[in-house]
Amino acid sequence: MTQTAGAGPATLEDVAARAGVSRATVSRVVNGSPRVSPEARRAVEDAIEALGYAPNRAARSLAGHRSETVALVVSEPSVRLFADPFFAGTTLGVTAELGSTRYQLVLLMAQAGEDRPRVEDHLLRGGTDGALVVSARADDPLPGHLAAAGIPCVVAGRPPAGAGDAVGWVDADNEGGARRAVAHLLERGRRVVATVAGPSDMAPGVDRRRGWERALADAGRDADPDLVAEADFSREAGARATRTLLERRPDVDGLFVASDLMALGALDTLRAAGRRVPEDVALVGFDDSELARSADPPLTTVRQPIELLGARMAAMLLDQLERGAPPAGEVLDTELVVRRST
Amino acid sequence: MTQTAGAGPATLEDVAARAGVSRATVSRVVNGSPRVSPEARRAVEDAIEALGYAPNRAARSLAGHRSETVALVVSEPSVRLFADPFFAGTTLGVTAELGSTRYQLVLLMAQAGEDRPRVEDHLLRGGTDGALVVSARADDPLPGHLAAAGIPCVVAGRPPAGAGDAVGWVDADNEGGARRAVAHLLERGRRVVATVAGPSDMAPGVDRRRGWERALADAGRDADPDLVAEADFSREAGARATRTLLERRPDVDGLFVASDLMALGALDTLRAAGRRVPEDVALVGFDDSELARSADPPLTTVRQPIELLGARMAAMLLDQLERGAPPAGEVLDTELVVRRST
DNA sequence: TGATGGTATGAGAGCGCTCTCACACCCCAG
DNA sequence: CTGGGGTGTGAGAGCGCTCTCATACCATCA
Repeated sequence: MTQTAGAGPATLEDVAARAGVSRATVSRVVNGSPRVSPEARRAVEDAIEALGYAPNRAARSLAGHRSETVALVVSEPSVRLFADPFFAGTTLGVTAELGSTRYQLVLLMAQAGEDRPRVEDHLLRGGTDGALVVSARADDPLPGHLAAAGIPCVVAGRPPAGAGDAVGWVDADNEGGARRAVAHLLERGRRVVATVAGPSDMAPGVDRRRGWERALADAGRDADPDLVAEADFSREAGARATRTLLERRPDVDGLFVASDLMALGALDTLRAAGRRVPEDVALVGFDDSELARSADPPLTTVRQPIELLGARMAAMLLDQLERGAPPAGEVLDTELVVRRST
Repeated sequence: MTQTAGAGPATLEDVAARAGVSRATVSRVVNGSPRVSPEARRAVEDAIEALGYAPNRAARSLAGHRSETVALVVSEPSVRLFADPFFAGTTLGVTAELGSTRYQLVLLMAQAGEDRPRVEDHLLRGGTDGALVVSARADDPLPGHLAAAGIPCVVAGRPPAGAGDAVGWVDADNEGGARRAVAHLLERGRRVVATVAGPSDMAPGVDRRRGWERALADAGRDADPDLVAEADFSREAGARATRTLLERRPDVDGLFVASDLMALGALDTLRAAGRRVPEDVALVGFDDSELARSADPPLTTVRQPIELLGARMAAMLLDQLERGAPPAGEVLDTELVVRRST
């Protein structure tokens, strides 16, 4: 009379006993195997319902050699430096997508870099079935290692160089967004459109700069190197870069800045230089962060679909995990949000 | 010759074979039981080292009836509305604290409220050993339910009313911070110090308002109800509330606003009304968000130790989990950050 | 009619660990 | 020298599930 156990939550065994079938059959029903007679299925489903049965995760992973767990790997710097809303947004998207599946999301925050080995070790040991990697550094070796070990992996941002096609990726259309932003400035009649670009060793920095170049090319103009100043995504650097640009080209009347925070710095410099925004210089940022909305004047900026990005990453990973789909890449549209700075 | 398995990662069995002891002894060493002879311990440790052994999580939880997993329960509204940096900060603190333990952090985001039952079910089913709850709502029943089910639980913010002493909590000293902020305004010589308070059904709103009252009382002044206007933490509501205050008391020369975002709204209104900040009205916000730093003028505000809060929550939960400590409560100091708005 | 093949089902062997229990052993008191 | 009370150790029984394999059954074909 094993089914009369009563202690603790119901087990497969209990369900089997109540449904009058074997454990194997219950397992088949639970895991959606097609080879079960309608009657047996029915009986099992009723028993599950009646007993409020839910499979035991640990037992399942032990026997099934998988963890039913997906890791969200975030590097601490990327959270701390500038990715707060990015982190929150992607996480929201990821959890929404994963919520209805049997996968659990475990958070692995690699602090300072020295934790990285521990994290990698954990992942490679089979602690998780797949990984979503949100990393500040484009050259992060982790995705490649995971893929090499056969652990499905999807990264946020550009496909990692080393990993070939083994790693899935989802990126926002940084280049396209930048291009549209600059096109917008040109449409507003700006003649000399400069850019405060991000660091050239960061993919978004490079891509956004390329968008600026392409937009100028589209309009039949040269991308004069004098019109580019690099900065490290901080407000101060943005202010400095803008100062450089104004010195080099006092005739600047349009400015595309590769992040909202840097755009705030640009605003500081422009104001200090007595240039009005948007009358003298029209300004576009990037990110559509809270800062853009609350700036004075509110910033025209490029919005990334952050939450969608998280959701797509998760969906792509699930495809690999559940359906054995090959890793894919996806670019998500960005959107120009026009406010008073242009 | 079981030890010659070679396939997959090393198991307890492998270690035992290599060390020439039984599985039980290896288990004892791994779990830090004191009843192991130095020699055996030594042999086991060497074998572990040599084989690169790491315990299998699933097997461990299955046999040990615990999951070695801690849940971070976040309600979606709290992320989406205003807690981006809060979410990122606490998470950072939590992971830092948990990183060196054997506990995994799984993220449970309760979207929209209807997912709540699923989340709760999962937790109550023993999916996790303990929970950290970051919820926007003070009356969230989840912590109480968990505690009632014997699952250790620590919440961010005020101790939940229903749960008695069964739930641990860590809160920032909202009242104290507000009190200091208002005292600061008074020290600056402000005579009529009003407040834009948060909603009275949210603990931080209530506490910060109380801080304002106490500071006035400390200075021997009345907390005239005319000097309070409530708002829902949004910028617009902050602007509106400030307008109300100015109408009621045009002589206001100091303003404590219960959040930075609302303070931005206050700034809008003050500017529109032709009042200079800080000359005519000195302004203090709360949160020390990026917004405060980038406002014009930069906002004096109250900083909460967000990351520490996460770390303390995790530490407290570990205490309960590992050492059976009773749930405790802790209040973390807040810090006044003086900038140009006062 | 018997061979063939497909399909639903159950038996049972693990997955890698924990934990109880029994045992062997040693030290010291009686 | 015997008896008691540790203390280190191993045997072995699970934890709840998956998965392979064998079996029973039925329909089909020659």
